[in-house]
Amino acid sequence: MNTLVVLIGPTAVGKTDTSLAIADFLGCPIISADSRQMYKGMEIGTAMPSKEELSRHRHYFVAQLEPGEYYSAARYEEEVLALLEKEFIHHPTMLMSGGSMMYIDAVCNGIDDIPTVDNVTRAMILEKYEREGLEKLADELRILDPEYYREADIKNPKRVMHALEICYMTGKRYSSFRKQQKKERPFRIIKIGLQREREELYERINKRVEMMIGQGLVEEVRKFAHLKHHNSLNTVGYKEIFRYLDGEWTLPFAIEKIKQNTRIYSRKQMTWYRKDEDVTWFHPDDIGNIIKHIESKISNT
RNA sequence: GGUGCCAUAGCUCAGUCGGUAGAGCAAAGGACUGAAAAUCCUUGUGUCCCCGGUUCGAUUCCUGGUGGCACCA
Repeated sequence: MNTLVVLIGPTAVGKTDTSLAIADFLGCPIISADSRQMYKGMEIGTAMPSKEELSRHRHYFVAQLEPGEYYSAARYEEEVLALLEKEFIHHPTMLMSGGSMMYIDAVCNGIDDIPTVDNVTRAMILEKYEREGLEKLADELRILDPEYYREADIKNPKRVMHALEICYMTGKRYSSFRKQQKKERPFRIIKIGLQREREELYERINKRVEMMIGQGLVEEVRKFAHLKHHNSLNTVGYKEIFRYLDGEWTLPFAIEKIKQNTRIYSRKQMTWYRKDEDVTWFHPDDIGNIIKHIESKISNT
């Protein structure tokens, strides 16, 4: 049976090193699951693997998209599944590594078939939101899709807007698309989680941010100034430097905010992973046992 | 040395006309189905600086002390 090894863990925990070691052992390419490393030109701020690291094994989904290009978890699911089908012919065990929880979830459990919202509808609902406010939109959602309204996060503009977008665009209730059923995959999934003591992780985060600044993060961000309203640039490390470049924050303050927001991000990742009972947890230094664990799972067909 | 002001949550500060206290930030927990490094929700017990006094009762008023700030010498 083919196997997908999924390596997860909070930002800065040490996924890149571990993924290379596992790929060395398996002799397979690496599928990156990082929604920001997919974009070109964001090497420093996203802590993308170095050229040397990238050349050790083939990496998919790294530096592929033009800055600001649209992408989604659903598209990721589709593309990864197609890729796996091809790769499994030569590599019966593949490796996926990354920190974008939703992308990983889409590949492991699937995502419902909901139409992609066109630009016209998106702009229309956004304009409506800005003009009428969230409460009006929520009221409207209650009428158009009472079922979803009941369970929806009504205070979250993105959720309310998206549900309305689908209602408007398709003429059907948003909830009619939401099956929320786990999809079966034709391959085995082994989830490996990397974990460190919180203090240790925070220290690594702080150090890594200082390193990014030393590597020229400010210059990297400056190149994207004209794209800063795109979601892909609404990213920790970039949004704070934009405020520095706009004269709103001093550089030292922006750097502190990057550290802080990265810490918050790492906690959100851990919150997401905590409820996933399929994950086996290791310290990144424990690479020997990680390999052993994978080995025993693979041989145990 | 003298005078004045201040001392309350990790930080910045409110407040209690005497009945043991609350905001912002920080921090922590949670949600998550086509923008997810996004977006959203929840959570505030702390010797109210210390000793004593007045009082049924003091974080609040009073004496003294300690620390900080300002001004005067």
